[in-house]
Amino acid sequence: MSNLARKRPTIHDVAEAAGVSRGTVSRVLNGKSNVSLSAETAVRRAVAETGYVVNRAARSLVTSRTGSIVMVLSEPQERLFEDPNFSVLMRVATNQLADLDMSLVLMIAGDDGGRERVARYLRGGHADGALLVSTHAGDPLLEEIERAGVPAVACGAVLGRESVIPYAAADDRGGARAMTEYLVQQGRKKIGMITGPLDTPGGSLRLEGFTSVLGRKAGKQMIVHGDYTQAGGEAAMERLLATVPDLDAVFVASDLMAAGALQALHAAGRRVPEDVAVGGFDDSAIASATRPALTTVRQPLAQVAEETVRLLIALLDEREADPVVLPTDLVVRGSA
Amino acid sequence: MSNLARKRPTIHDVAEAAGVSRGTVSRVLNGKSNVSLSAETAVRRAVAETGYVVNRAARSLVTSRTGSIVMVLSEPQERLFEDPNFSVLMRVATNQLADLDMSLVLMIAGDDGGRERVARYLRGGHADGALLVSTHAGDPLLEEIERAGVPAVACGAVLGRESVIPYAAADDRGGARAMTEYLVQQGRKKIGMITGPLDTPGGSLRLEGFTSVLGRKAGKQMIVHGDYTQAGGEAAMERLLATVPDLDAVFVASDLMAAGALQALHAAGRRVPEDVAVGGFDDSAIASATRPALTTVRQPLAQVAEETVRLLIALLDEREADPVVLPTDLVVRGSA
DNA sequence: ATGAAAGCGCTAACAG
DNA sequence: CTGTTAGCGCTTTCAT
Repeated sequence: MSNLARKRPTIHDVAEAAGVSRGTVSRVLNGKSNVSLSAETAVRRAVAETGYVVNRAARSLVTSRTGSIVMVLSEPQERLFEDPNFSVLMRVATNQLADLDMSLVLMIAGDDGGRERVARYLRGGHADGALLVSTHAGDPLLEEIERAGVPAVACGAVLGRESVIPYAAADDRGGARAMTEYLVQQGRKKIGMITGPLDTPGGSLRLEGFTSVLGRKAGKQMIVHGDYTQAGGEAAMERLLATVPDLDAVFVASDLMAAGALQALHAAGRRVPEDVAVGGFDDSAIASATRPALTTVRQPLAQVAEETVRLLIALLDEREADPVVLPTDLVVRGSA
Repeated sequence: MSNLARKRPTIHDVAEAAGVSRGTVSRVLNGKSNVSLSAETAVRRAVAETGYVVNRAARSLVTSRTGSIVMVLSEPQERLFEDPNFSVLMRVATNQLADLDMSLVLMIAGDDGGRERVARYLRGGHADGALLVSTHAGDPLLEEIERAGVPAVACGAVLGRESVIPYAAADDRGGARAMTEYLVQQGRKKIGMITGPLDTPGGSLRLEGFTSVLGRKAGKQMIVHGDYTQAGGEAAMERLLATVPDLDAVFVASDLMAAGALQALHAAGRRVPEDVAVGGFDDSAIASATRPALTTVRQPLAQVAEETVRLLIALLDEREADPVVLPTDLVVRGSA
């Protein structure tokens, strides 16, 4: 086993083994058409024999493509954690990119330091593209990305940049509308809402869906804002109960916040769903763990993720990349 | 704004602007000692002026270091999702590595295809090191990693390779012991356990902690095995109840499984904690969302993550990298 | 269809 | 302390 110290084979070794020139090996490796069948088979055999793997650095140096794309997470840590979107996206992205021999570099831009690092990375040309996750409207990073001239797509719309940054997303507005209509159908008369931060699509679009159904019945006092955390949902519910003690339903913009709302309702002695119906959003793991289990809106996460990556790849190939919005499903459980 | 088409500056441009040679610029950039102060300041100014950022590919080509490390996730998708460990580790790792101008590449090795991709990646020399997350004993990937000769560390011990692969981990055995002792102190007499898969440290070590306290009272029929999912926890609890209907406490090796156990107990008409006390492990988000909230064991995740990365960096620098085990905390809530 | 050769931007060894 | 120079492994003209 003296192969420990053996250097990794280069394209030169392959060329020698195959009895052709380095140029020809390169052509085979890159799928160029003008290669004879005999040369191609010889090269392929030589590659297998030598165990050759291309040196990416060398390739990058001449092609000035890095073969990697950055996934930028703009989420404060706590939420990231809970976001089902994220892990699905990650899995789908690594898999799809791997098929193209590209890799996924992860960066977290939750604070200024993080943003600066991402900006430097992008300016340094270290990635061929960027995949934005849960980027808020007006995030300063957006400018940096544009300045760096790196192709970018988003998973979930970036509010205010919908026409600039292609995105794939679940139909937040439609999902919220479906949930609200369902609550109305159940005979609920006084329906409140706990929203997410309004600079995220899940914050503002779900609210839009809600108000579009209820019209002027969705008065200002019926709406409180949360921060997507469980504690935030609990606090928001308490505020809502204080202002509108007689409400009989609440639509909460995320399951995690809904879990918090459930706790607040319980503490206030309200029964769910008898006194107050609770509707969530996401259909995340926690939805089936609460008591009662949450009636919620399921997003087609895997599909959204796939579409997002597809868009980025299209962009890299300079093809069209039009936004994609995918339908949601209402999942009825015990809470409404 | 005609700077759109301007090429990125190279070390050559910087050298010219600073009035020194490329060699000197390189020396400054790499912190070599033998550079005059005047040369250094000139170079630094030139770097700032030109907006120079090093071309990693070129650097890699000559140093044969890639500046990136792979984080390998060997977890089937469902769990990944729920694993609090993971997101903390990711954040800590990206941050710490960024300080060293290194980046984190993510790969998922949940199935054969994924493993093969990781192996190829490593064999290709695309990463300077590997950070293993929740790798199971006997994972075929382990051999590949050794063959590729890539320095690797694990977050959580890799069973059977404790002496080969440095790791940082929470004290699973100690945490389990603490929880078991607590249940005993509460006067519980008939304590069951739902374990995780025994080829993971969380599976076997927590079980060891449990049996080390209970001795022969931890009979075979008191122990059932789960798979870290909520549904698995529920099923395991049902099995346990069928075999040992009179048990008055159960220690569940993860909060998610404990949430499932809670459902099974509820369905069986058992009150928690009056009839049956339930202890979890992890102190993940779900622990405070269940009803009653879970009494559980908190792991110092951030610290574990930091130590893991520190170990990897030590390994890259060819320094000592001894395993680190960090203490856990018992968190008492409503379920026990 | 293929070989030869010119770099891509950088580091490191060498000479001074 | 600093400039010069030889590649690192690959792609891509340019000839042939």
